[in-house]
Amino acid sequence: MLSERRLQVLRAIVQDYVGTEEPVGSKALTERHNLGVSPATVRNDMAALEEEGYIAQPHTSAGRIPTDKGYRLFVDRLAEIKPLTAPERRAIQNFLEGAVDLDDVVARTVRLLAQLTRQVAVVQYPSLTRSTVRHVELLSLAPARVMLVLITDTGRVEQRMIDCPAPFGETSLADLRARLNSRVAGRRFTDVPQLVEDLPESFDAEDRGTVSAVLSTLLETLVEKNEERLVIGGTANLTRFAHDFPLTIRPVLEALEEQVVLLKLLGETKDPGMTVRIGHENAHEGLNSTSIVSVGYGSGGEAVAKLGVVGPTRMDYPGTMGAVRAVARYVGQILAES
Amino acid sequence: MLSERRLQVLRAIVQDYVGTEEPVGSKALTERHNLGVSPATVRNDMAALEEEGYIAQPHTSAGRIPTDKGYRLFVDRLAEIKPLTAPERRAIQNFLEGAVDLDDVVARTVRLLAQLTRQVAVVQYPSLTRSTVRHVELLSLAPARVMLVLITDTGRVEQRMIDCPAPFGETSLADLRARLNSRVAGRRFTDVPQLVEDLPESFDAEDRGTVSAVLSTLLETLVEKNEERLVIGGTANLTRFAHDFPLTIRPVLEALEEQVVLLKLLGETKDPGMTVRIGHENAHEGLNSTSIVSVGYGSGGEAVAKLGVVGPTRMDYPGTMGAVRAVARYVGQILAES
DNA sequence: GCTGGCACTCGTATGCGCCGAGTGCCAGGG
DNA sequence: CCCTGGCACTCGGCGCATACGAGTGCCAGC
Repeated sequence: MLSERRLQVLRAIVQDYVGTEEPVGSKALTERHNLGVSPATVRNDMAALEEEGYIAQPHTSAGRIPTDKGYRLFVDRLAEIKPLTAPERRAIQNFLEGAVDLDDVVARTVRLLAQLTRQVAVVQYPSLTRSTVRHVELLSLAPARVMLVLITDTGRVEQRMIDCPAPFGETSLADLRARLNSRVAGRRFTDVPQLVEDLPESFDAEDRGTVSAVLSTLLETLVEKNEERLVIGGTANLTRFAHDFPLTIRPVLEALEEQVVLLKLLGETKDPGMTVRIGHENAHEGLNSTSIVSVGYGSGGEAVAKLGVVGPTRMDYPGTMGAVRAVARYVGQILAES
Repeated sequence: MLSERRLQVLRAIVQDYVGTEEPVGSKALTERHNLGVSPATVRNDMAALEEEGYIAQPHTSAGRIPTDKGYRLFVDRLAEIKPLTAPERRAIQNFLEGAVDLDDVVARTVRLLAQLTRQVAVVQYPSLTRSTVRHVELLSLAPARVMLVLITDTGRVEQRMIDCPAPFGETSLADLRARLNSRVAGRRFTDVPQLVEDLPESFDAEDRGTVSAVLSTLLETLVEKNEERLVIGGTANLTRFAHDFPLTIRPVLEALEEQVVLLKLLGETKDPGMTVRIGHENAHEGLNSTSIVSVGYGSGGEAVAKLGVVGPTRMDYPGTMGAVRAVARYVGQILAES
């Protein structure tokens, strides 16, 4: 167990290192924070902290930098999420309120997050599974061609083309549309499969094939497009860490393009609360020197997707967490209103 | 006027420099290309080329590198677009054929282009103005709330929410839907405004407000969403030019995020054929050390949008142009089929 | 348990000299 | 007239050796 002062030393090290991006020594520490003890004492504490694996020296005769474990302790026990200032809050609200549709909300959110945190922002589109159906529309584009349009309560729209096994009349289509909507409108996506299970049986034999085709496409859409889209912004901020270039930046850019990777990471925690993954806690290798701060957001009380930022492990955790949390709240409000 | 051999020297310089990324000297040139003359002669030619502004030396006693003007001449008169190999073509086709919808086509195209050229790929979504309307759908979500869904011949879908000034009945909605579609289905977007101009007049006074609201939203969508979306991929390839880091990469990333900038650049030339913008020919400052190779693509014979790559001015122009052209063709085919 | 002092480490910055690729110029030859 | 080989010159990059200084660990004393 670490003494209170040692924790304070760790906190000071993290804060200074994040600020200066340079290994911090005992003398500088005592000067910048009034710990009430001499450098020599701090040195002893540092030796202990290093022993425990919370900090490390890049090389002998250099200052210390926090390890992933050190950041972890800092985030868990030493840091308080920094609330945004009132002007910042107002700015967020104003900026988001100008959005005209879901795409716009997401696009604005990404820009906002990237600017606020000066890091790479990631916003997941409201996921389908956790949303509800607002409406299902069927359009006949050709005798044996139907377009399926799915509209969710978050305003998201998905469409698919369906080639019918047999020509399908307008009246049958209207019939199917009506019955489909009466069953699934307002229901959760996860419930849809069992709600439509027996639908084909109530149709004439000749139409049954098409009805099945439509239904299976609908179910496919629910599964495939599930949590699929992700928008990323602020990649230019990666260049702020010009030191370790380009060894660091390259794998990060690659990981960001592999949206699957990010989606998996975001989806890992079901907890809609704030999650911080530090360095090697990220399964993906390219992100081993980055931290990801994410949080769920949603239109109601419930989280429908996540958003967050990706930055170097040496990030300003309190500030970043504050910004992420605030943005998530406001986005939730905006979605609830629309 | 430059002699034939001097042009060959320029071509050789461009080729070598692109390959080695290092200034090329007279001796190396004569060794790698059999120009049939001695280094001394080449030196004279180089002096002349430098005089004319086609090449430059980074510093005295170094080899020459092409200037923007040199690349321009190379692209215009010295380079032949390199066709892809048969296996490459097959790979493209296979890869694109797996796409399930428009989003997927675009996403795959970006990845493909980025991989083929090992540069940053940019694909513009099929633009609205040049496409035709496949269908307009109106959904009543609440008594005074209508959703407008617009489907284009390229499979693109746009939706908008409309708050009606007065409640709007299902029958009126069906009526409007039918009349709207009979007028605009299959027509070009640019023609839509005049086609619907007199539509409100044929409705009852009580509905006229809503009809106008719907129409103005439709027209808004045509204008606002016009050529708006852009997908970018392969940014990790920027790190291949690790030399001039990060001074070069940062403004480029910033420019790429400012989609408006790119859209403007892509839209500059109305010519649907291949366009190459080299270095300072790009109006945007951040892209002054990059070249953009773009070409129009479309479902029919007509171009509906552009795609291309952004790379360093020292890029393999013949190969890049070949890849861009080939991808555009195959995407066009895929779009025509769907 | 804290403190001041002290010797030691080691990475970085600085200065210097060498090397070699590349150049420009010139006189001679086809 | 153009090409060629020769030659002196330039200048950036690289290796090396040195100096500097921040930071450490340890120890004796309070």
